[in-house]
Amino acid sequence: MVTITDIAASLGVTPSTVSRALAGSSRVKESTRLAVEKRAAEMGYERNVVASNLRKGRSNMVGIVVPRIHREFFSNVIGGAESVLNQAGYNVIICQTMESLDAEIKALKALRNYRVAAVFLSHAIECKNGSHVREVLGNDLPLVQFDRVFPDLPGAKIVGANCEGAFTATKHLISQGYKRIGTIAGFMTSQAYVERLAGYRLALESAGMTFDPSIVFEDSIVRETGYEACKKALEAGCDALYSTGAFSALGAMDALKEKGIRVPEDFGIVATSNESFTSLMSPSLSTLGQQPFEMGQAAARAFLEGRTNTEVIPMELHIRQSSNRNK
Amino acid sequence: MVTITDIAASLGVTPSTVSRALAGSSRVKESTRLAVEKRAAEMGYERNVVASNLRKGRSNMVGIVVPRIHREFFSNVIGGAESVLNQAGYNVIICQTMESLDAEIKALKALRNYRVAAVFLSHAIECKNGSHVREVLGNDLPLVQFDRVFPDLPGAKIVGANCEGAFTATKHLISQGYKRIGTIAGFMTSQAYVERLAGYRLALESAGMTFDPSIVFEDSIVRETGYEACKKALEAGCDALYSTGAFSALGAMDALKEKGIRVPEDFGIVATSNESFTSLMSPSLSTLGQQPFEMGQAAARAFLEGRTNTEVIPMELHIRQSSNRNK
DNA sequence: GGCAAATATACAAACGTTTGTACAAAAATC
DNA sequence: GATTTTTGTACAAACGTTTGTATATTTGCC
Repeated sequence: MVTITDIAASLGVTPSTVSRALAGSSRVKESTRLAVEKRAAEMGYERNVVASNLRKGRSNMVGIVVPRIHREFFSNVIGGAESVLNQAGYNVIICQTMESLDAEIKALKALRNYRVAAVFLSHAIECKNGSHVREVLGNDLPLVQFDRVFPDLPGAKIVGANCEGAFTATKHLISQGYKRIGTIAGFMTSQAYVERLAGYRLALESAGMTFDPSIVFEDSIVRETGYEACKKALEAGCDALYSTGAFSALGAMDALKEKGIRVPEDFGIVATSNESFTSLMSPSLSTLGQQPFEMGQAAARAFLEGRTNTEVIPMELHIRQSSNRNK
Repeated sequence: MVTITDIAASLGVTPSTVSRALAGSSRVKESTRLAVEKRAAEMGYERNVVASNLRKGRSNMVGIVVPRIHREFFSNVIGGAESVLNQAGYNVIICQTMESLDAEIKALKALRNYRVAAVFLSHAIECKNGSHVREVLGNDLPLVQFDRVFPDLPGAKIVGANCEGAFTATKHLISQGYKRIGTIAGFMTSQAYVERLAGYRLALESAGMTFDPSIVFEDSIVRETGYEACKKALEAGCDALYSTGAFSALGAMDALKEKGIRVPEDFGIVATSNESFTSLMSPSLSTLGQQPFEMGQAAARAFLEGRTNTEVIPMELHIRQSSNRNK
């Protein structure tokens, strides 16, 4: 492998001059810079980034820590972040925590030891607060949290517009003429689910409808619990559901199909989701989609521009068959 | 940050002794090793991997190059590889090529400059052969290709059992009593699709059925072309299809629904796919699934064990409603 | 106890870059 | 033309490790 010392020797200058020339420093003459660049190209030089990183005490890598890489949501965030970071000359190093706090700490330590330029983080479910992050990362290393964020940690945060999104989704159901709209809610230990429930409530109240806790079905995010929730909703006289999850909505559809209830004629349903299957099933499922790719891009841009504010990424309402009575 | 020099000073030994102690070298006394380890822990020492990598000329990172991170298949491969590599003390650095040859070359160069321990690669569609890889990576850097591989390149290769899988899927349709089985095939420029077609043909012929090119519908991998292919298949008197793609099978389902043809009673269908929606739709779609997570794990193990053979990962036949007449 | 062998540690160079300081040459000022 | 200023390059140290060689210490043996 050819080094700057080789180039320097071949041109009769010093390595420092070559280094500066290649870095575009104003301290080297235009003519020597061109000579260096020419020779470097001829000799097929490429900077040893490891040496460069050691000397600079910082690398051009960004660490991304997620619970599981292969979840549709996270892989899209990573994809979005990578596409922006790559343009800016950064590479991406990935760690998955498998939802374990210990693994998250281990990953953060590894990234710190790699002297990454920044860490993008969506917390493991086991994490109850961000104290471990502060401890490991210190205050110098830029941190961008996304989706699962702790407000007490410094740095940029990228979150979905949960409240606003749920509001829009519920409003949509109201506008379609549904009269008794329940919700399949998630775990109230998670900020995102709390916000969605708030948005749902706000939409009802702003339309003069009463918020009825008896048709709020909490802790339902998988197919089976969605199925159960929907059966209860039917017993309680609901004619629509806003679901905070995609799989729970799928379960709800199972229940509706079983009872022979027509969707969307007799019952409307909107799910919060990024899952691709929602658009493919029949009837296709109306969804309130987070935009993970955009969140990843936003995280990258927040880091590149040195911002530390909280950015809210709007959710997109996809009106499909399951809630569209007009068509 | 505390360095080995700090530890050495605090113990009155030299950095080299500390380094060897922490590396578990037999050249340091048991008692000093313990003392070093104790002090290192006390002082909160963590190895500067950048310096270590520079000195060793090799890092403990593995580069993974894929067309797009957020494709379900690739994100699963990455997830599988990461889970194994992480256990072995490696971290994963990811590059996406967006199917561009130039981006693939750029990514490989970046990884080489990071002095990664190995490169796992699934080629961009633009690549017609592996010559660029050889040029950039040289012969020292271990290469593991997966899914989209070039046989002319050295190193381990992890591929799906395309021929065998298609054989099994087609056999399954035959066993269900379907009499005229067509196939929605992909592009014959891709090795994987060629192999699947071969498997399909083999299954027919081994069952004494004739291979009929007029019911081989090539170049159909999206929903629209799948829809068209299915209509043609129906005109040609088919009562079943083996589809090489999931989305084309979805299109086929559209066509069948439109014509009011019952699945699986009057028509059977099996798709090759890793897409999760296949199990969620109704009727659920029988699939021949590649096992991307396992492929990622296999790639990692091939690297860790220094193997350079070609490993074939079996495909899994998921018999669901779309082809199950017995139930 | 003296010598050789084995063991444990110290020394120093190296990995390839970056960057502060020093110095030389050229240009500008009087 | 001598002095100051600017510009361009050289020198050398540093980043924190690893590792070959040399040296000091201990051990074993007669």
